[in-house]
Amino acid sequence: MLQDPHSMDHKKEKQAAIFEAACSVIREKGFHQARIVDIARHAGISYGLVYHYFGSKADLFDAISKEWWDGLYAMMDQCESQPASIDDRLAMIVNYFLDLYERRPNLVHVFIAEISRSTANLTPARLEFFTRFFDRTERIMAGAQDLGTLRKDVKPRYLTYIFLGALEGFISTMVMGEQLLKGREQRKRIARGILDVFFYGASASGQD
Amino acid sequence: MLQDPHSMDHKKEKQAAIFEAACSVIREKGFHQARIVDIARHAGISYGLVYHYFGSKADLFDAISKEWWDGLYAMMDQCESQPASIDDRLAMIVNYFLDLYERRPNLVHVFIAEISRSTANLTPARLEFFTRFFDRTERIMAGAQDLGTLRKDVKPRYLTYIFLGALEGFISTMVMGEQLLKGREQRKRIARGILDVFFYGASASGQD
Amino acid sequence: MLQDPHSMDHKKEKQAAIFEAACSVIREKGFHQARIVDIARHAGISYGLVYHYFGSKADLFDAISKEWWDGLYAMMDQCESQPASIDDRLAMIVNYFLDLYERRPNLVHVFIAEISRSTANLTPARLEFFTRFFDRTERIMAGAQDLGTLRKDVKPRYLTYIFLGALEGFISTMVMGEQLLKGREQRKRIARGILDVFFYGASASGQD
Amino acid sequence: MLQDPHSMDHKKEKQAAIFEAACSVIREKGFHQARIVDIARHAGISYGLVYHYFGSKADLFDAISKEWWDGLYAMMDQCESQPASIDDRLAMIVNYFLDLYERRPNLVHVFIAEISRSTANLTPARLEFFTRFFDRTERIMAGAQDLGTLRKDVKPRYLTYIFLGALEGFISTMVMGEQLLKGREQRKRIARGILDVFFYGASASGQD
DNA sequence: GATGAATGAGTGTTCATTCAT
DNA sequence: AATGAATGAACACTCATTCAT
Repeated sequence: MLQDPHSMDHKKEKQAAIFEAACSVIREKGFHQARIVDIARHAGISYGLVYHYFGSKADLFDAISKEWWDGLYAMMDQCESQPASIDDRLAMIVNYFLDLYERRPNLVHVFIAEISRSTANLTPARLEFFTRFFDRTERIMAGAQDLGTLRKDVKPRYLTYIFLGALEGFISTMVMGEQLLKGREQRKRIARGILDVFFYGASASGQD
Repeated sequence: MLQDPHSMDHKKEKQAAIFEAACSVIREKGFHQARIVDIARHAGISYGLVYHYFGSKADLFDAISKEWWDGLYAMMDQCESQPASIDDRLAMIVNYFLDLYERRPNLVHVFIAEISRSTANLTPARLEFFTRFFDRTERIMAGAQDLGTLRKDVKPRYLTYIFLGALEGFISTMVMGEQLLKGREQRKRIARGILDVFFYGASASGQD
Repeated sequence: MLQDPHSMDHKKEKQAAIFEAACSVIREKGFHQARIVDIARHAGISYGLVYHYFGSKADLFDAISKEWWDGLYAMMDQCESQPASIDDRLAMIVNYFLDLYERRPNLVHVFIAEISRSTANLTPARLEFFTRFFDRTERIMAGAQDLGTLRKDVKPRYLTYIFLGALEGFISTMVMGEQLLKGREQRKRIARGILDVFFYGASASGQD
Repeated sequence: MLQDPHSMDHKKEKQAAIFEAACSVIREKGFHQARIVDIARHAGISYGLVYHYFGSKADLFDAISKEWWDGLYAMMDQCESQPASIDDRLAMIVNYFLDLYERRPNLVHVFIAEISRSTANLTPARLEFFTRFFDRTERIMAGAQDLGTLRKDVKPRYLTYIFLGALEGFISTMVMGEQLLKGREQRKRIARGILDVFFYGASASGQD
């Protein structure tokens, strides 16, 4: 199957290879410093071929962006589809991020460093992705407030910012410092820490 | 009085004007898209003059970076110098950020979007600024744990990430959405929200 | 046959074309006045292509420099390798210069006007090329002194300076005045003049 | 007298200071690399003042050029005005160059490196200076041929090129290698070498 | 006379993109 | 599909020159 260069698989494989190379190079040098030549070289192909599989540098970036948001929204679909406690729901989000960082650190890195902060090219369309994600998280928070599981004196929007901010802050720091998650154990501890503090606070009284 | 172009004041003013123009343009277009011409035009001068006051585009960026860190470290000095409860200390940090965002949104924006995530050109020297800031915050957290004010079952480093992450997440969202703080009242509510959730948790039990 | 732009030959030809264009433009305007656009235009290509074949303007200049020294040293190798009288050896040097000026006046011009006098950027490495050439010529002179063919009361180093100076002076003047060698006859007369005067002096008694 | 800043002397002194600074900087960096700022700094004044005393960078260069040619022609006047043997006349020229190099190495350096080879901006007017100098030297050579002191089988023009070439070659080498004349003794030996070889040849038979 | 802030033409270089092979 | 030669828009930066003070 893989021998046939005309198969759909072959095309997808090549595309995926370029995709990964792009993530890797963009992670290392940033979007603007990442040259098409670098990406092609990293993928082991000629740079002309990049244009065969992706129309332009911007398209390549859009593909990465899409990959990120598709995955995130798929997780959110699952998160909201079934009845679950607020603890479980937020745990699902936290674990999704940590999981993804273990499996595809380059993708997460690119999101953190390039997508999440690129005010520069932040078209309304791009902003929409963020807004929708925040809205859905807010809905989860609001639902838990309605059920009486979350405190009501802080706006659900604020809870969203705090929760996602704490999570992203954690990821960012790992990304910035290039620290890798060392094993399942550490990941659990981190997830536990974030969720515990978010639910019960950092105050000493919270742990008793 | 200000007519004398040779006076020290005049020089500082011009430099400050270019500085602000740079923040503004970089905020709008991102560092790489920000052309020196744009900055000059925004400051109402010829672009050659930018090079008279700042050696290069990188120098200009370094100046912005320095401005940010100088301010932040000055605040941290104050924060650590006097005896205070953990609540007061963290409130000081939160308020510093929110304050600065009110007074100099462009500077904060540039930090959030360009400095805090520029993994690309993250030299060890630049990383050092972050590390030191995290270290100092961690020390505050650890101190409060020793005093029994903060829970001990979460590493002080993690508490740091969660706290600063939540704070930065909040700021980021404002920055990304170009939302301005609407009045002292809203700022207080936000500060209260972040600190409350961090200390006592988002759980409904925390508010009782 | 030459249609294949990927062949080695094609590449070498293009490079050579740019090389010659560079010599020509540099000859006409001097190194600093020679713009890459000029060179490209002269070679009938876009200026971006110059960077495809040569890394930078400096590289282009280095290539010219290398071409010059390679040729000169190859001649010197031949000059020193076989047993020959001092007359023949120096004749070989003189003829090499005059020959080259006929075949590649631009190259000689660039050497005379740009390389041989660029004290400005005279790195130790560049100086080395001159020193080695002088050293080898000096060795030839010293050898002839040992054999009793050249007078011993003038240091071989001085003889070198005088001989090469006279030769270069001649070439320079042609270069400066843009005079072309008019035929084999004139070239012979010039070579004869330089060698005769060097060996037997300009004094009237020398010709008897 | 020197106290009066309005005196002619003061102006001339300032001009001379700038002139010397220009020679020095141009010698060190070449004409195109020599910035007005460098020259001003070297002269201990502000760069604006350079424009007060010299109209432009080109004017400054012209002044240097004029200084060179004025001196040279003054010497030639003397050389030709009185009856003298060809030996004495050529000795006068040789000594003039060596003398000047001792007294004003920067000026000589600038001539060798910048004026004598600047084909780039070689206007007919500039070329005229060279031509006239060569013509006058040629006339001296021709005169000696008529008197039977110099061999007639080499064109006087060629003798000129050979003689001045040898002389300039010597100077150039000193200039390039930054070798300074070490004392009166060495200068005499060099002058003797150049003249001896020019008159009697380098051949061993010439010295017997 | 003296200063240096201000200007902007000029140019080397990069790199996304196209396209002939 | 695959290659890489070819193109040229875009931009940082330099520096001679002017001129208000």
